This record gives sequence, structure tokens and C-alpha cells, in this order.
Amino acid sequence: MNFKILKKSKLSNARLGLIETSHGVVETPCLVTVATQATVKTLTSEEIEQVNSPMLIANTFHLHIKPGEQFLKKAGGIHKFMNFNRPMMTDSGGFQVFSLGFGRDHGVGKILKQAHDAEVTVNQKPKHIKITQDGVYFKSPVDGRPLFIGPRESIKIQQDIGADIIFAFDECTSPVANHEYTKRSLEKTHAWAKICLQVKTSNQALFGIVQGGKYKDLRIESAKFMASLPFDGFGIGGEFGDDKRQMPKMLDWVIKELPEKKPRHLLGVGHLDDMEKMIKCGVDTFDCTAPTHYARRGVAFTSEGKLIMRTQKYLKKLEPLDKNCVCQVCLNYTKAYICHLLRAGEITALRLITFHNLHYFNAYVANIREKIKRGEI
RNA sequence: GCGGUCGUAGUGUAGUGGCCUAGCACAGCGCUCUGUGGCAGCGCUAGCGGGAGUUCGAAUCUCCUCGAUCGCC
Repeated sequence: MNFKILKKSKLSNARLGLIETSHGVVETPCLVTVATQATVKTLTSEEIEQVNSPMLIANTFHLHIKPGEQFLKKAGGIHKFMNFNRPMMTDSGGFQVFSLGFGRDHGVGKILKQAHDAEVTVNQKPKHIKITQDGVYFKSPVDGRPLFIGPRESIKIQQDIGADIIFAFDECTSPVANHEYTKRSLEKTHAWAKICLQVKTSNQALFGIVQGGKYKDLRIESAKFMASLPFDGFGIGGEFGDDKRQMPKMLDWVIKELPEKKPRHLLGVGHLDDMEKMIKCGVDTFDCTAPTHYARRGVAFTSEGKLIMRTQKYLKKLEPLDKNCVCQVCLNYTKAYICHLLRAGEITALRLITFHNLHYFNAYVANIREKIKRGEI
């Protein structure tokens, strides 16, 4: 992988760049489309290209469970397996330490909407997983058999999967973790980061992940630590405070410490109203489930806002989801048809909305790139 | 015309005298979803066909009435 910076904004920390890999070149900033189980749910790989998704991120934990990295390696790697020839990333499994651990216990996501009673303290242990100095014991959601993933295992799996960019194994901490817990967790994440660098033998790009929760001292410490290591780029993980309006401030703490010449990936954040703020902080790539996840709940993103397509008010609307959109769904199908399909329980509705949402999100980011190009942000 | 069975939210149903200010499912409406769980979670709206009686108390018992359905003439 090679990263080139084409332009730096004079108004903000935003920048235009190119990530070059053996599977092609990606213009940044860009949204990385989520393909956890080697698929963008409901779409074929040909369709992923049609919605202009430049890069995908799959998941180590899920692919380890099925079909297994040994098989993926035999199949010629993930690109060949899923017939997708653009750049790909794999997430390390570190997010599952949170989502299957304290996140599940407390029913919280990585971004808190409001104050929460729960607190993660240093002596607390998650109910369903076990975190040790060496890694994490999970139970397979398929058959309950024990799974162990640490930095060595994660890198090994990611090498076999064969994405262009891989991530160091980390512990994504809960937004309700206190300072002491987060500090201890950070020590593990840092130790694991070094191990990841040591054990990697492939020529894949390896990104270290900055953690530290909402705590300024820890975020800065983590960013400095990761920056001191020979990573090819950086992930910014974990949570962003009790209120996502704080996110730009927290990104500033971190990005200030990261080397300018290397790409920065913001993990798991990217609602439409977040994008410009993040990009102005200097984020190059980011991934988010919103376009695809909302699509499967029947919600379409348009220039008129979020449309809940199941409601009966769309049953008779013989017009496209978005009049300004040029995607194949908007050119060929109506709200009435999509509404009918949703209410009839037909899976094609989910496909059509997924296709449109991704096209819409990708166009939205492309527009932000244009703004940087024109010197507007 | 006679006899039987049955009428509970939009739909399908639970409930056979007090634990029913009537439960559930789907539908409707609203909210949630950010390193992903397609068909989810939470909330709201909405009903005992109508009337009279028995009873301390009726969706539940009695009578009348309306409607559905089956059988017989």
C-alpha cells in the first residue's frame, strides 16, 4: 500500500489523497463499505461496484468462524472468493471484544446517546467473554465452542484472509468504562500492537489502532505510542464521549499526534451528519454500517432526509426515492414499488434500498471531496 | 319457519362469575439502530355486536334483539 496526499485544506485539517494497493487506487476521504462476512449484505460484488463503493471492510472474527481462514486461503483469498477486485480491509476482531463483552452486558453501542447508569470498572469482567493479557476467549455464536483470539491469532487469520489493509488487534473499550479501566485496557492494546507488528510476515499494510476512550490524557498517550511504531496507517477506535458532538474535539487530540504522511481510518463512524466534521479533522477513511443496516430496516437516505419506506403514505407515490439521485434504483423504480415490496415482506426491497443508500452515501462523500478540491472546507 | 353453533381491537385469537382498569400475534403509527444481528427492540393507538336483567361483582349466567354459519322442513 502507498498513500499520497494530493491536497491539504487551508481552512481545516481536511485533505485529499490516494491509497494505492495492488487491487487499485482509492480516492480519500472515502467511506469504506462494511462487508463483515465477505459480502455487502443483499448485494452482489458486481453491484458493489455499481454503487461506487471504493473499498470494503470485512471482519476477522466472523470470517474465522465461517468459512474459516484456512478455507479462504485455499480459495485464493477473500478477493477471489467473493469476486471483488477493489481494495479491502479486515477489522481485527477487537470490536467484538466490546460488542460481545461489555457492550452486550450493558446494552450500549460505541456512541452513547444519553447518560447511562452502567460503569465498567477495573475489576469488572464481561459475562460472555474473558479478557486476558494474551488475548480474548470468546464463545462461538455458532456452536458455543471456545475461541481464542489474541494479536498473534488475529494477524495470522488476517494474513490468510488476504485483505490489502489489516488492523492490529485491540480492545475497543465501552463508552461507560472509567479512566482506570480504560488505562489498563490501553496497556494491553499497546502491548498487542507491538506483537502484531512483530508477527506479521505478509506484505499487507498494517494499521495500529488508537484507543483511550473519552480521556484526553489516554487518547494522546495512545496516539503518541502508535505513532512511534512502524505502522502503515492508523485506526482510530473506541468511543467518543457521552455525546457525539464531542467527537471533533477528541479527533483533534489524536490526529495532532499522528504522522501526517500516513492514512487515518476512523473505525465505525459515518452517519451523513458526521462526515464533514470528521473529514475536517483530518480523517481519510471511515466505515459505517448505517447505509446498509438502515436499508434492511426499510429506511432510505435521500436529499429530503430519512424516509421510512414501510409507511403506507408511500404506497401510491409513483416517483423515485430521490428525484436528484441517478442510481439504477432511482432511475428504474418507484417509492410505491419499494413500499409494496417491504409490506409484502419481499427481500428485493432490502436490496433496492441498500443499493440506493450506498450510492447516496458514496455520492455524499464524493461531494465533500469536491468541496475540498474547490477550497470550500 | 324450527333446531344447533358462534359473535372479544383492522385481522386471527386467549379468557366460561371476582387474579380482566380484558392477554397474545399480525397489521397501523412513532422512536431506536454508527469497526452490522436482513425479516429486530421499545413504545403508542385500538376491542367484549346491541339492549334489558340476575348478582356485592358479568366478556363469562338469563331473556330479547341483530348478524354469521350449519342442519332439518
